[in-house]
Amino acid sequence: MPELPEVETTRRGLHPHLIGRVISDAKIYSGFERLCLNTDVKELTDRLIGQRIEGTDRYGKYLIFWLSSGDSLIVHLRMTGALVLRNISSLGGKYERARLTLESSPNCPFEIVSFDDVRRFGTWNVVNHVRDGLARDIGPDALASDFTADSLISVLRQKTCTIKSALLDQSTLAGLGNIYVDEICFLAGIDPRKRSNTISRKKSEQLFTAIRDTLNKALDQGGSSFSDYVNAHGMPGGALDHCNVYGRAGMECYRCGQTIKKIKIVGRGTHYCPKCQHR
DNA sequence: CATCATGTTACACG
DNA sequence: GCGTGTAACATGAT
Repeated sequence: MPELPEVETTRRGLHPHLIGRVISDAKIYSGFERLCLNTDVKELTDRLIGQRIEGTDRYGKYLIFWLSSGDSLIVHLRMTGALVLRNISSLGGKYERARLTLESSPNCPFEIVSFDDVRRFGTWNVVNHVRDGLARDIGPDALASDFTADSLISVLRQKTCTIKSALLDQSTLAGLGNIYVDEICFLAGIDPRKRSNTISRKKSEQLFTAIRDTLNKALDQGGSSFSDYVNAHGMPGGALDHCNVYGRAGMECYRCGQTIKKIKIVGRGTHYCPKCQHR
């Protein structure tokens, strides 16, 4: 479930505790080697151990850790992954798949970064160039300054698929997932089945504003608390308590009172208000 | 027991 | 090439 706000919330929680720390050990537990995208686990751990973490970053739903060697560790949480800070003495959770151990620091109570992942879809990758660790055709980050209303308009014009599908596609823009796409379409007043290339300039501008507003608001609330999501301190977020349509099928629209509907688009559960959102 | 679920990729088909 | 549907990945919740 982690979408851009959850990934960014994780990054912000980790950042102050990781900066300048040296990785003394890295482990991927037996049976979970698949999370490692490097050619083998030993190569990945060898490239992590002994490195200082110089910075953190995020691109779409990818977390990026800059290492003193010049390499970067790139983590994708996929459906149920979480990076959680722990004390050296605390026991790993039931779903811990990997961990980093950090050299102890007088100012920081955490020596462990656990990678917990119930469904085991998450990935780790150590690469020399960040681009090599991202999907090849990834679009601009949804909150970055190079993503503008104009760039959204031009990319939406080129697609004939539904707007729901276009916004979920990480090559259109990076960071949105199923929950926030439904919320964004509601805010912009657009039926999620509407064809991307039939959206007017004015509506696209509203869509752009809705994307920024939805993501920033979710960030203010510490990400959504759907399913297993927890931040770097193991705490859930609260953004789902404020959804207009997601998870509200059969309930009244807060704006107009109509019953929120749930349909399937490109195989994904899609929630919308038939009165507030137009084709 | 059957169905559904946040993300992503691969593949078949029209 | 494009869009869509489906399966797959692994697991828990209902």
